[in-house]
Amino acid sequence: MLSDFRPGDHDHEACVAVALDAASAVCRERGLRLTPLRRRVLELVWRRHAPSGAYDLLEALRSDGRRADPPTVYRALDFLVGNGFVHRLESLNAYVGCGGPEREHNGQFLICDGCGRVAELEDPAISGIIREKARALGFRAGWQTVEVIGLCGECRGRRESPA
Amino acid sequence: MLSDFRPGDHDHEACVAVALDAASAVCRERGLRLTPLRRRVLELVWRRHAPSGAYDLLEALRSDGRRADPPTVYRALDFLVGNGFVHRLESLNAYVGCGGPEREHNGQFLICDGCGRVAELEDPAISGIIREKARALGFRAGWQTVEVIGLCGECRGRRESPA
DNA sequence: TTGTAGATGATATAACGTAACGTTCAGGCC
DNA sequence: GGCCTGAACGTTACGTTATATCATCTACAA
Repeated sequence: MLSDFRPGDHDHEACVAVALDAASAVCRERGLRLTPLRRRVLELVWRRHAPSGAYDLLEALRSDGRRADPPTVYRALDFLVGNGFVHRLESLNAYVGCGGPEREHNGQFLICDGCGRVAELEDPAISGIIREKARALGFRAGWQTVEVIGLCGECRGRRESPA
Repeated sequence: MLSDFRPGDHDHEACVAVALDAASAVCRERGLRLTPLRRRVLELVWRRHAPSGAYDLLEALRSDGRRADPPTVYRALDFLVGNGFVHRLESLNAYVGCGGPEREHNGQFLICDGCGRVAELEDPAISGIIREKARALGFRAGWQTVEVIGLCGECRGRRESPA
């Protein structure tokens, strides 16, 4: 699993810092430019384990004092998504940080309906069976979108035994 | 497979008629009201095997001479999607007819990047492994979104051996 | 016949996303 | 240093997708 449902009390500063460092390293390796704007958007996305909408990020940029309009944030997101630092969740029109930007992947996402948090899987058994079933129908699979809505363990506990 | 990539020359009138009859039957059984508006939207969706956007449908309703505004079409779509007559494709913000409305299901979609057509699978091996992998992480899966972008056999042929 | 719940009409606006053009800035090259 | 070039960013305007809200209509039942 690339990214878990983190307990509410984990060291989130560290968590964000690790992600930013990883992105820096990958950009250095690949000759990509992690500009201050892109870095800031990546940081904003990581500050929540729940998905952020583009316009939430836009507002956050404006709170920084920076002038920002939609293309600003969408361009940064294009870069981040295109290079694997951030994933777009199609069913939410929202964005989450990617837990393993160092390699190409086509993840699967578990989206908790209770708390909004997201976990990211990269399970070859899932992507493999989808690819194979498609191939059996003559279809060559390119990109897979796999998003599951449900309840994480924590929220399930809360619902089944409310205080 | 619930719905194939139909050859361009299949009897599409029949295809639409079957879908409408099936929907009528299901509504009768379940006490749902397939009003003229809902029936018309369902028909419009079925007239293309490729996904229709809500605003395409809106225009089509207006061409009927009927007054129509966004809520009109979205309400009809809510009914049709909610009762399984139509599926929403999250990655396209668009809608396709469902090939098997008589039973509840959580399909998988193959979306051809070449021709725009969509095939619908209902493969228990796919949904099963996703549910199980999620469960292993303490996550109870509710709804699955599985959409695959790629090339159907026909389009693949066209690309690999162009005239 | 009239109450009522569901469906639709109608208006307005929110939320998400992009086209197109100009300006700035970093890095390579002379 | 000065200049060129391409990528990044600023700025304006607009396109697309979706929903909130309140009014009206209609089918059906009491």
